[in-house]
Amino acid sequence: MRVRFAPSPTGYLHIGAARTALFNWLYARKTGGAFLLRIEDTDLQRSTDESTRSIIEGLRWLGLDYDEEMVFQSDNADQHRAAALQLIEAGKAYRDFTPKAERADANVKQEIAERARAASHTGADHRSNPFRDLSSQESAARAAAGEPFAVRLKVAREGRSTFEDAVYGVQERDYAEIEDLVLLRSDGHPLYNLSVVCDDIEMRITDVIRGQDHLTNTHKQILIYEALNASVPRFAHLPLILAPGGKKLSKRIHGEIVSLTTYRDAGFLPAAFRNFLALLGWAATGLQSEAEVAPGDAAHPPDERAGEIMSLSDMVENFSLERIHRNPAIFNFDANNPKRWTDDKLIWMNAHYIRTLPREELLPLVRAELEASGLWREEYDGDRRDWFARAVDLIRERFYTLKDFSGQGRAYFGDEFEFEEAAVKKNLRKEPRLKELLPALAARIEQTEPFTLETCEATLRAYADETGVKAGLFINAARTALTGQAVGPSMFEVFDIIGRDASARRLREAARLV
RNA sequence: GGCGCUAUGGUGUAAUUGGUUAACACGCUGCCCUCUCAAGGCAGAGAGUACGGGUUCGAUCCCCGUUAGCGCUACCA
Repeated sequence: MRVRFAPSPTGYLHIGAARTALFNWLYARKTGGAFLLRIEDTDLQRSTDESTRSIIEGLRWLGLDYDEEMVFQSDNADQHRAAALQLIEAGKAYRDFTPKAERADANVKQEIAERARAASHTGADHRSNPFRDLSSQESAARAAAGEPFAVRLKVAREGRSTFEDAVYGVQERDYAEIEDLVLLRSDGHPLYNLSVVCDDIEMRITDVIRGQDHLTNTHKQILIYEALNASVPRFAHLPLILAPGGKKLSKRIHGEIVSLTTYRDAGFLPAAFRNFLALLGWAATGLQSEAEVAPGDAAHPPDERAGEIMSLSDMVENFSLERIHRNPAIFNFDANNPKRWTDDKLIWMNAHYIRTLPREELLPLVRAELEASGLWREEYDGDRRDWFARAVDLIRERFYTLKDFSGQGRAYFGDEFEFEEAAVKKNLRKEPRLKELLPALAARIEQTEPFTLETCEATLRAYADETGVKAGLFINAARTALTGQAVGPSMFEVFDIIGRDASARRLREAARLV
């Protein structure tokens, strides 16, 4: 088995493309085959090196390693050209001397429809090209005279093209529906369908797994394989990923929401993103069918039992093209709601991973985030290694993205943090007596010996009794004083993690905010 | 315009490929827990499977039509 991921480098890596890459990779790993990468950069105007880099980075981020050397399609242009010329020699393609029609990119779709309508009026069909049956001598002579020509595949007048798609089943199309497609532009530039086929033959691809947008054009490509006397690979087309409302998910309209880098930059874990992506259009079932997990089994939460949370190796183990289904998946998000800027389930899944990932896997990711935001200190990997691990464990429980470690979690890693306005209002300003009580509490905290979760609690509760206020008042005020937030972990754990000196200091400073 | 693909709660998916009170996850509501917020536990709302016809003792599942969305139809990829 040899599969490939063949993106065109005309922008950032689209999440749909990322899923295609993932499925190809899973299929290769599952079957013990090879997963190859080919950059389809034949559109010189739109291809950029930057896009190529972002594709490679994206694959690396997702953990999808490719085998063999990456191929640039443009490097093979000469061979594609040669193949087209060879098809002319073999009488399977012909030179079209019709001058090239210029058309604006913007309204091609409209033009296509209009042209089709006009053609049906005049009764012209796909085979009515006057150069289709030009004698080979005359054709060659005109070419030799320097007249420019495009090369078109000579599609049979009658018959049907048939292939069995691993996902969509048997596909049939009348040849009458297929135009004599252009293989080579009049400037000698090879076109997409020719290039893909030639490269797939050259790379000995056995299974082509790609987006459903290529489904109908597959018939054309099969025609090219046949003309070239090459064996046709198996095809598997993947359902498209659409925007809410079943609309097309486009870069232009939906912006960075479709870009993989957005998620990396927003603090998503590759494992979580991958897991979410895998669930779009594919359902792994029976993952733990034999496990016979009892309901309420704490070691196996429901989502795990259902088999939705999967590591890469789980996915590999369970992957099959047969379980991919045909209807398009909707990537749900609400551009007007900051809390729902991307799919709910993706956000949930990321939080789930942050909260459940083995500590040693999470720590490096948090470290990277802290480094990027200038909060990292070398001692977190030295003397305070254990403290760092405990701190992360304490706060990870309620975080959604890696960004939260440097955002909401900022106060745990340094004294420079912001006070949330609403928190100050609710927990500090509501009770004027806190102005005096807080520094006094700070003094008690300072003298607490030993300084532990339990002794801090005892100290605080004792002082609350003494002064006749509710412990909750101190607890909530302290939370805001120490972390700037209204919400967070159990307060005594926070004291313990923040430490005696910083705790006392922050309690005193917060009195000024009252 | 032609051709193709698809259609299960708001979203992702199940339903031994014709026999279930249509299941699970996310989201939503409420309760419990509680120093807050999460997490977790519990309970609940929400679809009779786009619509209309068939076939069948019986259709989410098979067939036809309609509608909607998407794709392709380029000397784009």
